[in-house]
Amino acid sequence: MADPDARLQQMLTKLRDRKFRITPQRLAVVKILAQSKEHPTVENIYEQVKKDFPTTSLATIYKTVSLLKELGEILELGFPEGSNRYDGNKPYPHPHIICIRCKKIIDPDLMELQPLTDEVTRKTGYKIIDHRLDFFGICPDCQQKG
Amino acid sequence: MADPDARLQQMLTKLRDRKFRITPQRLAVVKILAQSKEHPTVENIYEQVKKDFPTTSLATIYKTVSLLKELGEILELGFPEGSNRYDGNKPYPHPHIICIRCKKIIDPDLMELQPLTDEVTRKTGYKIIDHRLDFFGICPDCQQKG
DNA sequence: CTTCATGCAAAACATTTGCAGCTGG
DNA sequence: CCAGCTGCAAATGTTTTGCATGAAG
Repeated sequence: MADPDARLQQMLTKLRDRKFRITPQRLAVVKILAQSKEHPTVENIYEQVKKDFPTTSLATIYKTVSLLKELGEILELGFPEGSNRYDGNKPYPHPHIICIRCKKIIDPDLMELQPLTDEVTRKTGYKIIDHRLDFFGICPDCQQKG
Repeated sequence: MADPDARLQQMLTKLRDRKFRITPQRLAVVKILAQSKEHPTVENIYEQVKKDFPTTSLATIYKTVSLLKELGEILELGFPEGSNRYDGNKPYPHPHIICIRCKKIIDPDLMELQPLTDEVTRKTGYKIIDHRLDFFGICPDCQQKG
């Protein structure tokens, strides 16, 4: 799980199975999303892809990211201010810790949330299909910098 | 807690203490945020306020909402697509359940998240100061409508 | 070959900002 | 009064869309 190369292959297989073309631009975006743990923005991905394909347009990155999101191959994290961030490494719901200073996002290993999900279902009658848990705080690095 | 009139008074007191003026427009916005459980958007608030003050501008609503957010009197819920939603009724972190069909948001009563927060602090060294927990699903009403 | 993807530019939104004039305390 | 609001309009930042050209399979 979360083996970068395995993820890459999974994502490519999904694209091929659904008859989407593997273009050089798509391959570049998929690689970045499968391998990075930085939870990049679309802009971040764009800058990376441009190194190899300078004529790539931002719209193409958006389109590819949307496609992967629809295929369930990446997780989208939206925030009130600033742009969305994406995780192709672990495309299933999992908690995040976000540093409010440097905006770094990491994935902590936490106890299961299943009991809480069950509790929600029992108490509300909602059919729960997804969740999101974020902690906001200050990372050790930023604590040291005062 | 979550008594609408008490919340309204708390919010007005905070504004007065910090020497902000209570204008008719602000009062209207604060009333809506203190009393509604619908987690309204800025646009929702704007429509409501215009009923009483037709010349109100959207910018004023945005400014008032930002001010209340800075004062810690409302909770801001951002989403990848669509606009932010606000909760003035319970301005402290608490879980939400969001219907992905009708976009209704309710507040379930759940077990405490403190143990999870402690676990995060212990495992990551982050100084946690806030969190957000959302469940996404289909509400009983929408389940019935197929 | 033919269909689908790309790249460009324009559009669509949500939100913020600058500023002249108004008004709450 | 007069500092601080309001309302307008213009600016910003992100994401989406339309369409002609180009390339994957």
